[in-house]
Amino acid sequence: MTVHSPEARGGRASADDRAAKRERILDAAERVFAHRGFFAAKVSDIAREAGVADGTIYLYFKSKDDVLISLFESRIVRVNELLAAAVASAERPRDQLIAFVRAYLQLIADQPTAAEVLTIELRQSTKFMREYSAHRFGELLGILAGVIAAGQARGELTADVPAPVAARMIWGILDELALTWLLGRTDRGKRGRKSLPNGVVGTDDGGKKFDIVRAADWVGALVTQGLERRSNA
Amino acid sequence: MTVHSPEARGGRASADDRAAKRERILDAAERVFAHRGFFAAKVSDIAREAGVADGTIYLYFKSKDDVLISLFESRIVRVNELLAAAVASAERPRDQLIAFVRAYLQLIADQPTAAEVLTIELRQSTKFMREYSAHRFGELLGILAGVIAAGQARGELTADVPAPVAARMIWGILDELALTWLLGRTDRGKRGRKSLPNGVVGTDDGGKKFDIVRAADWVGALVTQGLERRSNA
Amino acid sequence: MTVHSPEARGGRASADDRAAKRERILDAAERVFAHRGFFAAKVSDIAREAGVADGTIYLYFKSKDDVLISLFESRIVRVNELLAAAVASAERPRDQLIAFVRAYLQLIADQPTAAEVLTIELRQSTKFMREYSAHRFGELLGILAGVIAAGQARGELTADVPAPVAARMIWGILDELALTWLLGRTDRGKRGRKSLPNGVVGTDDGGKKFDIVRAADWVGALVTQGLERRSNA
Amino acid sequence: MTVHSPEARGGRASADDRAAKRERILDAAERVFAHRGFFAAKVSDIAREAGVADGTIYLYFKSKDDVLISLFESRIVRVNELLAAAVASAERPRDQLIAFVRAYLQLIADQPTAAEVLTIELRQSTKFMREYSAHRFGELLGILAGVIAAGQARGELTADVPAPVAARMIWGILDELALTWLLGRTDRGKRGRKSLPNGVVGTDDGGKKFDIVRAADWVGALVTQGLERRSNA
DNA sequence: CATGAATGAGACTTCATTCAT
DNA sequence: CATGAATGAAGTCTCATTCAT
Repeated sequence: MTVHSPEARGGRASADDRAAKRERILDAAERVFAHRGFFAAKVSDIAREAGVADGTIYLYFKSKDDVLISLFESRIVRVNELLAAAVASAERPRDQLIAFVRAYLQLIADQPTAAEVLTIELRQSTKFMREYSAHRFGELLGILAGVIAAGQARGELTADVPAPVAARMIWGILDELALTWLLGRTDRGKRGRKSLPNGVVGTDDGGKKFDIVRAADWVGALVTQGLERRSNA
Repeated sequence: MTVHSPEARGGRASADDRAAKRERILDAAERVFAHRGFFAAKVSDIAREAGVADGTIYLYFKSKDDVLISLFESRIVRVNELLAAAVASAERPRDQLIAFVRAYLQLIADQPTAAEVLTIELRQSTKFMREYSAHRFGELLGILAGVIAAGQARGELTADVPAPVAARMIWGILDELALTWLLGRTDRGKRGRKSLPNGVVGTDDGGKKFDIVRAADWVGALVTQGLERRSNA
Repeated sequence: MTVHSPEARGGRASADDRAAKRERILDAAERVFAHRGFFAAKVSDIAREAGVADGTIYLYFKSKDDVLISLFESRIVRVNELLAAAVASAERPRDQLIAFVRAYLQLIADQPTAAEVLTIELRQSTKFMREYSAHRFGELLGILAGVIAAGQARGELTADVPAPVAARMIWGILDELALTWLLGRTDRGKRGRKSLPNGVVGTDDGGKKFDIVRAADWVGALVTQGLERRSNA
Repeated sequence: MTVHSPEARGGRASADDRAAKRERILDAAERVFAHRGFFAAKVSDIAREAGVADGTIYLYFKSKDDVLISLFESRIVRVNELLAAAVASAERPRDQLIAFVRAYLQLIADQPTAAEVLTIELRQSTKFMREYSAHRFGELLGILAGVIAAGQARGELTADVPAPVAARMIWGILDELALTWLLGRTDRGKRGRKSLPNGVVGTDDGGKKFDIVRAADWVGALVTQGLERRSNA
């Protein structure tokens, strides 16, 4: 029962201890959300997974919703950093675009649990969550739009499509592929669904088992060629 | 109290009456889901909106989830028909692709309430819903993949990208634009959210107020050019 | 389990049935509050005592607080009617005063359970409750003040004390006697208190076992003589 | 962080230090109870107000209830002393009675915060509290009863009413006036009540804004005249 | 002695679903 | 078929109290 963890140094837990435990709860929440889905996940599930008491969750987060949002913020920051780094690794907008796409899909493949929460579960917390995430996906979209705008300025990419909209389109592609791929994985946990209204088994069309990393090339080709400036245009 | 529905005519309600009442409930559900969100929508809300008793819902649907799914099926059929017709209206795959895109985005603009349910609310019903919808969006994706495959067979479109994946990508673009546009509309009903953990107001990046119909041209250009077969490739 | 009560006539319970069940819940609440105290009383206790499901309580009352308040209103109405009738039964203010006192203390003796809730438990629901009850005891105090004012107008009672304040004083006497007497009764239910901080057993001073009905004479004497107008004053 | 309490002087805290800290906690509790109400007051509120850690409270008191009871005992002692002194300041029972009344109401006016806790909040701690307080108000009632008994023995006051009961009645008057006056004050802290079931605003009848000190004369008159022995009786 | 992070029991309330009429 | 009152399981959050340092 009793765990002599670092923070048990008495009534004077350091800021580090506090941050560490907060992170432990977020990690636990990530696993639980990915495994059971946001709505099926009970606060006590998260607490058990994190090895703390139910009430402890509320010492670090205001509510169950706050856990979700904090998890999102924590993860999106990493994603943004990764993508910014990918973009910075290339010079020409065209290459940056490809680097962006590649980095994102690679991330999905590398961290499917985190990706699942980001791509699927987070969006279930009512529309508000969507609005909130719209806000926070903004940085990611901003990076993308910046690359495109630069390409347009250089005359490499067509200026027919507004950069923010083009960024949205690319993001839509990546998000959909991520979603499809994640849903197609077979090792996802059972949700303990009570009953499926019909005999639905969630079969998917042909795209189910594709290689998400290889798909980066397809996306890169579609996007760069699709946005390429036609000299004769 | 007052009864003015068909079944009050005395004898057995006809199959038509039954179908009509079912449709009435679905219409009510569409409005309630769009207005309050799926999780905030109570069965009794739908019943009131439809002008029937709570229990009556269960004479036509197995559960609240079933209402959502049935609503989805009802609407997606129309969408599929519309898109199939659009595709049929053109000859060449390239034009069919453009017709598809145009038809879908026009639909969003024309029927935002239905679109909102289809694009936003439906996806909140746990991951299961996503899996189910993945299944049912299949027909739509199949139409799209068919067009692309035909284009590839004709040598007009590149065969580098598998048709089903290309279809997914296009769908991702359309879905994201629809989502962005729908969330950017200001006349969506209040959800009576209790409290936003932070001061989040759901601000959005630049793409908020674009013209969804005009965006069809952008999508068409990106997609047709992006998938175009390069003779020198 | 299943009880074929009157209201089981289908989906069309009459207003009478509804009122009857509401009253049944209030009666149950009265017993539970008197027996366990307001804060120790659980909603499920009331439900069990009333023979309904927990959720049923919420079909008739907004909250546990609302049950308490509704109970108060229900009971105070009866009290006010009784006291108004008592006052109406006499002609002269002095006799009305005596009738009032007598009626109230007799009521305490006759309905100790209801009195206990009114005198003791109701006042535990936060200060708000006190403010609320201050409002509703108003009618009772108004009756009393009216009698006194009439006596002052006739020159029978001293005008030195404002009638409303005199009413308050008399009410204080009655309330204190009621409280003392009720607390002195030995057949009150156990509260299942976890632990008494000290070995306190609630011993009381001499007044414990007095006859509350007989006390009416004492109060009547004190009050009438105390408020009597001294001709030589 | 900063430590400036006596016990930080190094060596063992003296008994005085201990008593002083205990008193500091009681003072804090008095303010918190008066400001937020007993049930809304959290142990951590009291700790913060007192400038100690939550756990420290439990080094001085057995429980939250014990804090309340100790606060009561601490304050009632002062009240009893004051009243005893008032009584001692007069010779004749009649004058002692008046002195008692005057002293008590003056106390209410002088120390409304303490009075509020004594008159209002203390009584919210379940019926047990009432039983306990009944016990401890005993001394106060004993003083009063003693005065009355002396008056009866001298033949100045009527012997028709048992002295303990007469004491109760007088106490009821004083308590009710104190309560009314305290509730009528407008500067009492907000309780952050969630919602009032109805639009209740705690309006009060006419007696709200009376002068509590001046009321002493009214009480004195009512009581002395009311208990006066009628020679012709 | 003091600290304050952690604990965990417990209660209110909601709402999808049922079923007697 | 329709009704809608009743059901009751289930989950979030609070907060008094503890105890390792």
